[in-house]
Amino acid sequence: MTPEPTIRRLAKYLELLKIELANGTEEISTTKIANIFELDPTQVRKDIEFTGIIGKPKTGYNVRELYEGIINFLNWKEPKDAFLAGAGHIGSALAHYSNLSDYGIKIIAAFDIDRKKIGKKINDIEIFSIDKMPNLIRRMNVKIGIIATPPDTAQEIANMMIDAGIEGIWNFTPVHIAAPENIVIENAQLTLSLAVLTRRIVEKKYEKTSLGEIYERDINK
Amino acid sequence: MTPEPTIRRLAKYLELLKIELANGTEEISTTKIANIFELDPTQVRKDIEFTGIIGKPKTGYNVRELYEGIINFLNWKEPKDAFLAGAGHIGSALAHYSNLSDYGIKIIAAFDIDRKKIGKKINDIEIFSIDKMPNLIRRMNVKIGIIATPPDTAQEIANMMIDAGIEGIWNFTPVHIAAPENIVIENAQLTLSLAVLTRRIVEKKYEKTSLGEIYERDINK
DNA sequence: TAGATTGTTAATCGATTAACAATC
DNA sequence: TAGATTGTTAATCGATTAACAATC
Repeated sequence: MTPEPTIRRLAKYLELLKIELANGTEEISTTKIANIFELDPTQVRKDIEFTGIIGKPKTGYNVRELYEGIINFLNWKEPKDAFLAGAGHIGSALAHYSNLSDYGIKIIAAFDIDRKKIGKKINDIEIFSIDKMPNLIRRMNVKIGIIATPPDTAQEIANMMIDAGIEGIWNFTPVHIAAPENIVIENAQLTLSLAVLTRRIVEKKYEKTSLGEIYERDINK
Repeated sequence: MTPEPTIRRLAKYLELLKIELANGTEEISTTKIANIFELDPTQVRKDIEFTGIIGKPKTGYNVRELYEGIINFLNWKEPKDAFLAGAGHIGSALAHYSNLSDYGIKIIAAFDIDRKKIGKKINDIEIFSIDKMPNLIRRMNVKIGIIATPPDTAQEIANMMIDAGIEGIWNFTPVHIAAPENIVIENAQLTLSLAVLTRRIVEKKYEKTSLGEIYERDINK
């Protein structure tokens, strides 16, 4: 299994490769990639090794080849159909991102319990009653589910999805989703990201404070 | 510096503690927390150790004490003012989440270049011209910036924020933000999360396939 | 008391980084 | 050729997990 940090970094490299591809750059070295993302070149090489793409000493990697190698590795070549449960604020923001199809998925329908929303469309994606989801998952052979519902219904929705044959769930709710181990649960929990941000900010301050204190102590001698 | 996985897990525990607090539970053990999140109890104890909260052998931790300990640790007690750059789909979804103040930040103003948006409000948050952002950051002593603009302007916006005195940036664009090391950059890049989801799904399939092949080989003997 | 749980040290595991020969 | 870069093995680092005495 590829380390998660490697998968994330590869997706980052892809953004750069898109730009380089548009610029017509033909070759790129791990030294260059590493400089841009403030990483170790060896790490970039290790990451690329997972994709199976090989480079040429002295010149580096062919930009197009590497780009396609990562796209294939992430399985982003053919976007997979996905169902969105919950057409609230985050749900509709996701529905508006038509370019998710450049990132491996395509939302083809949304589901909600709110009668006022059912029947409406967001960015051409129709909103159905949540009751219809399980049958539609089966009939349309959908393998990816997105949960952007209120937290208290999240586990129930996940169970419905799993029973109907979903293989992977992208979870935007702050709750832990329990699932059998053959199901992939990927959490996009913004509050966890906020936790890292706010904690790191205080840590930076402590750092400064401690240095300050040492300095103070020194000048008081 | 606290390991990032620890910070994220602590934020997860908090969700459980909220529920337990509402239920009136007084004590909670690491065994219970670990079971719910499918973790090792020792890991949970190690995580809690960072907050400085201590438990009692046999009974565990006081729920309220642990809850408040984590809130303090994450610096979520007093939500910090934040500015939002970019009032597009994700930007407005964020602006609608009034409960971000339970997660350490409070969006007090939004900024955009689109003249049609300027002057309007999202969930009572006024949208100003982006030109006004630097001065307002200084005057209002804002320390947290959120970037939800198109990718090509992200670095520029980040520079404006940093020059004006922002300490931490929550980045929703898919680009890498370069910043001095005293600035905290936290990426909430949804596409990276998608990369993990889609890759893990193919890996699960490989797993099955390999097992299948071994099985096939065995029965063919 | 017996048993569950904490707090903490030691062992293990996995990811990152260093070193360096091979190559163009 | 000299120098930059790859590919790969070894060393290091940091996080997780195991072990276990102390405690209520």
